[in-house]
Amino acid sequence: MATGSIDRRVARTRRLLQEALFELTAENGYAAVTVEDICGRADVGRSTFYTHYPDKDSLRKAAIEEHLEAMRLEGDAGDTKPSSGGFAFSGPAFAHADATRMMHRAMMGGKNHEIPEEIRDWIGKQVRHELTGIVGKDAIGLEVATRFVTGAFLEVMHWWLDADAGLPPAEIDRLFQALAFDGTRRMLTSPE
Amino acid sequence: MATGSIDRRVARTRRLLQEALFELTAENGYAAVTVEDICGRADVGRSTFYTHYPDKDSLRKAAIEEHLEAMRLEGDAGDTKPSSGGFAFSGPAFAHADATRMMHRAMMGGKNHEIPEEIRDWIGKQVRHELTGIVGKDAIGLEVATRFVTGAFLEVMHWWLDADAGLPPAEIDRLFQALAFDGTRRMLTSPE
DNA sequence: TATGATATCGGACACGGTGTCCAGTATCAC
DNA sequence: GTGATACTGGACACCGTGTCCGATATCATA
Repeated sequence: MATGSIDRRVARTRRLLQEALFELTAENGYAAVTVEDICGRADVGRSTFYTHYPDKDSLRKAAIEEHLEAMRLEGDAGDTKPSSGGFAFSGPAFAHADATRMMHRAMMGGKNHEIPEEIRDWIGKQVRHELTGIVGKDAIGLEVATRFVTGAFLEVMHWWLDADAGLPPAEIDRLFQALAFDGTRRMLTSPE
Repeated sequence: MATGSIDRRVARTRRLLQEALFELTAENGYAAVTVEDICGRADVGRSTFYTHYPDKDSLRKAAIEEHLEAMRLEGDAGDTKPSSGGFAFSGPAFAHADATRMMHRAMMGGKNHEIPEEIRDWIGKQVRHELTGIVGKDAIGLEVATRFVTGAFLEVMHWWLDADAGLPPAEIDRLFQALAFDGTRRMLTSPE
């Protein structure tokens, strides 16, 4: 096969570098991580790093894109069921994040909320797609609603991964969807 | 007066440094700004910078805290009217941001969403305070709702400052509050 | 206006991280 | 086995940081 013809050494090195990045980001935050740190943790020569990625940002970007791709394939297998009156993206996202919690904690920016642009854009795209045609034809309204839900989701996800309050993914998703669809006012009457 | 006894030179230097930081952040993003850049733009010796602030982060932190303090004093003058069934913090925040748009664009992290911890915490505090006692006694629910609204607000504010779609502050506040209180579902029936 | 206090300047310094290059060595695919 | 390819480790120039210090400019005050 053509795509699979990746030298074992290359695959191994990239895997080690990505893992090191995730660990160090979760520990100290993305900004504090240096290429030297990454290579040290991965036990990879620094010059080797630069044969694979031009800089730290490229490593993260590549890691995230591979990961989003994997998630997309997962999503294709199971049914995304965009019906049932809820957001389709959030449930799988919470579930997937729960499965590989540490990695996601790093990808969400560690303690410092340094959420990568790729993730924000991806979530935004899902939200916009699911809101389109539902929120009326007002372009401004759609845009504001998209930003609103995207920001809310990322913040809730970040808190959920970080605080580790023992909330199962299904539960946090239920809370998120309730807030997104019915707002905070409803929590006034139905005390849950 | 004791507080006012600040050497003109000191006041001038700090003002120049803060302005330079705002400008450069708005132009290139906070991470890309160097102390050298700041001093160059402010026309201040680099060694002088370090007599005032230990590093770049301290400068931003100081600038933000002064600004939040100014906003707090403003808020004390006018009535915050926490009644009327809406969030009290968002209206003044949008209005204030509109008045000093460039500065706020920088404080919200420029293009890269590098929102300072001080601002996120401050907004979070306002939201938690206003939600307390309204969202039932469930601690988890309160926390999730707080994060939800905080993230949503920051993202909407960021978009509004950046996109410059000509939306007046009162209008963006109305949209935000509608989403926060009644959710997205309601926009289905009432097309606005 | 004179004077002492203090802020600013600018240049030097060591330090740490970046990104590039290359020759030598280890590992791969076939 | 053999040729191709990846990894290593060390050197290099570069840039930004944070510190220090003597010289100069500006301040508050008498």
